[in-house]
Amino acid sequence: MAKQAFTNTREEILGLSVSLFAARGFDGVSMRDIAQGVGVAPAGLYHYFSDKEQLCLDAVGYAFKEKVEPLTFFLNGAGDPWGRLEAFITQLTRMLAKEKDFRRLIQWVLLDSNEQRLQSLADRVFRDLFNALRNLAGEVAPGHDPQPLVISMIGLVIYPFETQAVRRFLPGYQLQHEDPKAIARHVVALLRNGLGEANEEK
Amino acid sequence: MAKQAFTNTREEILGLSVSLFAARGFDGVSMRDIAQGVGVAPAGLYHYFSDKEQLCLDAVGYAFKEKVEPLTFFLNGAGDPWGRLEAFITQLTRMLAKEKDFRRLIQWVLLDSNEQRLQSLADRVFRDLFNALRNLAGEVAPGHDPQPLVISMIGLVIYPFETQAVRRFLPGYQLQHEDPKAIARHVVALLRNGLGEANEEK
DNA sequence: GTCTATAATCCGATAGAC
DNA sequence: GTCTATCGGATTATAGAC
Repeated sequence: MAKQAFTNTREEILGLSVSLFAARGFDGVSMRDIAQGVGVAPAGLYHYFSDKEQLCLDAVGYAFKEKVEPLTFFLNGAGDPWGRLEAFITQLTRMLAKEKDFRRLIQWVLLDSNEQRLQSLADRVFRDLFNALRNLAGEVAPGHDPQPLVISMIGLVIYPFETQAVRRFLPGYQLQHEDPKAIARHVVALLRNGLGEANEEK
Repeated sequence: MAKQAFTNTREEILGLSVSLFAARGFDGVSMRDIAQGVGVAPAGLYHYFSDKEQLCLDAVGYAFKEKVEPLTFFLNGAGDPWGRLEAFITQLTRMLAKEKDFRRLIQWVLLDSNEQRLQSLADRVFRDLFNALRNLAGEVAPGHDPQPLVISMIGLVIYPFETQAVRRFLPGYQLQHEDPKAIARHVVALLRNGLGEANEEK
């Protein structure tokens, strides 16, 4: 979102591509759009990237490395498992609230990819974070199957952001529903106790 | 997915449009694709729909009315709230597992719509179901803010389906993770008790 | 590295016959 | 209602000069 100072043309192209692909998807962005945004001729892009597909993949990898890698720190600690999980969820909601482009880019790429691209993303982009979270899930809830649990955790965190744009138009909406800290608190409380006791009311 | 017998050309166009837009999104499908699929000339589509945008909106409304309206029955009953919620979640997972096109179409339209289209969808397509679920959430958990709770419920149910294609390539994957009954059981158990006790192991 | 120019294709939509 | 024919424009990507 914010304007950045890029060290070179290639990274400037990648940074703008992240914003544009996040906003309008692969087919919604033309090489002309990207070229105009960085102030080069369309043909200039092909000096750095073999084609549009490669530019898109590189943009996703660039964004993921920049935004997600710092979060693995919170997962791999050694302290109390619930404390690490809570810290991770708090940091993840904070990042997703701040990096709207990143969240939309991942959403786009998960929806608009064939099997081959999904396999490549799973192996080269998602795997490490997923494994770290799966190990932590195993510590927090030893009796549960870890894969569905990880999906539930990520879904609980991401879905409020995915639905943000349409929730505004649905009944009962309040501005505080966008607050990342409130979202994190809600998710952690739900994971800890379910709805049994209304223990997060205030 | 399955071949259907349509009563007229208009519904045949809508049915095929649902499949195509679900598979490749708005920009990924051309009017030529749709026309060829139903066996008419491209110009013929404009007899039934003013433009591509209207065809897409009508296809979403058509799919939602067909697939979701039957589910409101389970929400509006009068019996035990938890029982109604469990029945609704079970039916919703069953529908989402069966109607893959429908799930992808909603995902596409939520991601690839401007504010105006989202407002129109919220008012004319999502509102009734959302309200019914919100009322039930209020009964089940009187102490909680109902909007975030509804989002958590839907997210818990939908996210396993949204991530189905990529989960196959991630560690710990098992075929039973696709079983709608298992997903429903997992979600209900999580909502009831959180992860406190490993009470869904078997 | 970056440009101009352009090839080759595809797109949404319309006009008008039948 | 459905067709043929086509307009005007956008698209990815390449060729070749500088």
